[in-house]
Amino acid sequence: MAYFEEVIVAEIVNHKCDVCSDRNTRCCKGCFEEDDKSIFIGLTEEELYFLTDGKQQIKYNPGETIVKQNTSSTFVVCIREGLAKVYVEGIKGKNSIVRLISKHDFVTGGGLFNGNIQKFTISAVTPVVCCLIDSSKLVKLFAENNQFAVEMLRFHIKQNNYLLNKLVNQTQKYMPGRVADTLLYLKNEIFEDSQFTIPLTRQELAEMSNMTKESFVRILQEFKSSGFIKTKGNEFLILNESALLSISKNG
Amino acid sequence: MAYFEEVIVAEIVNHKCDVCSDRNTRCCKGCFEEDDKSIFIGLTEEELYFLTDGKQQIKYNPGETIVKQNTSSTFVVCIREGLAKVYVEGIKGKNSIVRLISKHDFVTGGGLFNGNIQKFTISAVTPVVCCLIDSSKLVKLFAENNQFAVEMLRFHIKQNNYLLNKLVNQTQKYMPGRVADTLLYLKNEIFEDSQFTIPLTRQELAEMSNMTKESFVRILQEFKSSGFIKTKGNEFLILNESALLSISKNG
DNA sequence: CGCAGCTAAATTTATATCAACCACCTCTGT
DNA sequence: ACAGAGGTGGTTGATATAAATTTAGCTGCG
Repeated sequence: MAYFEEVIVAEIVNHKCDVCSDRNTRCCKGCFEEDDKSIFIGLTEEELYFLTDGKQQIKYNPGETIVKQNTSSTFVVCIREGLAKVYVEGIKGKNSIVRLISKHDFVTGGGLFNGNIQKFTISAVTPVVCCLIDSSKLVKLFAENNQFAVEMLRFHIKQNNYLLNKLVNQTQKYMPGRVADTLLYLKNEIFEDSQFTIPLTRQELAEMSNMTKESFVRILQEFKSSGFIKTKGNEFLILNESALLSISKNG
Repeated sequence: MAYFEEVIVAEIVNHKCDVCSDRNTRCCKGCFEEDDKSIFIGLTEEELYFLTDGKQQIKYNPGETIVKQNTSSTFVVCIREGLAKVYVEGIKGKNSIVRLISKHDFVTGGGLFNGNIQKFTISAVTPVVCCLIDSSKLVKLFAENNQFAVEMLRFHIKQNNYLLNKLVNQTQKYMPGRVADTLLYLKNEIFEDSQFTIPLTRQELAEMSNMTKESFVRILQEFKSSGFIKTKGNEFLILNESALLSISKNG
């Protein structure tokens, strides 16, 4: 975990974007509009402008820390390019990766309206370009746009459900079930393809599944010899999703 | 777990309260005002009236189900009297108790603004009187009262942090750490006293700590012989909180 | 008395740890 | 260019430890 100690050398891509002066050419438009699931979908033109005006768009290299647990910040993070991991730095150096985030994903911290202390660390897995929006802007929008407030709440309730579900999965399932969960998560939520190349080490995959890397590898091996998956280095191919689903459900 | 199958025989205490016609004598005033931490603190007189007008105040007997996981409901629950448990019915009949709720506690479900399907079960541990508020009223208030929207969001973010923390504690700690957590939770969050009598069985305490009741009992025994606690039936006395804290932190 | 919940010990299973080994890079010096 | 050194991450097996399960006996209470 040497990279946690690395100095952050963030390159500010556009502190204030002057390439794009109106909404249509606004460089970070994609962050907010392309995705139906976006929280920002209900915002008017002016509100969106208010939100994106002067926001920082930053580039991070693999391994760099975007948000550091237990530090104070008032930013909300919105990923524009690349893959990052959201994880909790737990007991005795153990990490638990909570989720992976990529294009259009949005992370509001544990500190939002709540003391501004981050409850998790976010770090770049691949090169990441992301937007940092000051949370005070969100509060202003609440006053103006009721729909936006509801969307924000909906988003957090979904996240609550996700965590609740993860809590049960991680505590009640045996290791094969948890490995199956991780594989299905990667296939269905992150890559949306049975074949994918993961820019994560086995150690990190194990941290997603809450086990040691040795245990993870062993179970992966069992899945391979059962013909459920194929792997070659970081290339994964899911051959029998229903088998994995059944292992996941069974526990 | 026989009580999960029990028929709900809910007695409607006051469907519409006519004992109290103004705010000061309003029977359920206590639900919303006495506690500084209340989400409803920012509401005006009229808004509070709007919220509490016509709400159902229901009485449940021990073991009865207030909200059932995977069913649809549009209610938000506010406890007025008694103790209830919020738990997830997991894999192979295993339950995980997520939190206990008592007077003034507020539970918004996984279904709020999100399909209305409950993600957990709430059942009465002691006799419970609680208020069921229709969630559509909350949306209306969002439009009128910006502060309320922020409070709702803050509440959910806190809950997120709680779950995140619980996820790490439950997956990274050994059993003694988890038992210590449960005892400290009961002392500090629920009873606010080193001495308390728990209306929960060892089975349920184990479900709070994500282990079998046998394991829970054994560790309780170890804590007793180490002089950290005393127990007699359901009476608990915490003698050495700092020892428990150290066990909790150490893992 | 009989039941439900609690306790205790035994056995079995799940999981982590430790240690060795391998495969593949990357660097470096010639 | 290329051989060798050293590093990193991946895999495997042996062993130790943690925890669940099983079983049985206990206790207090209606």
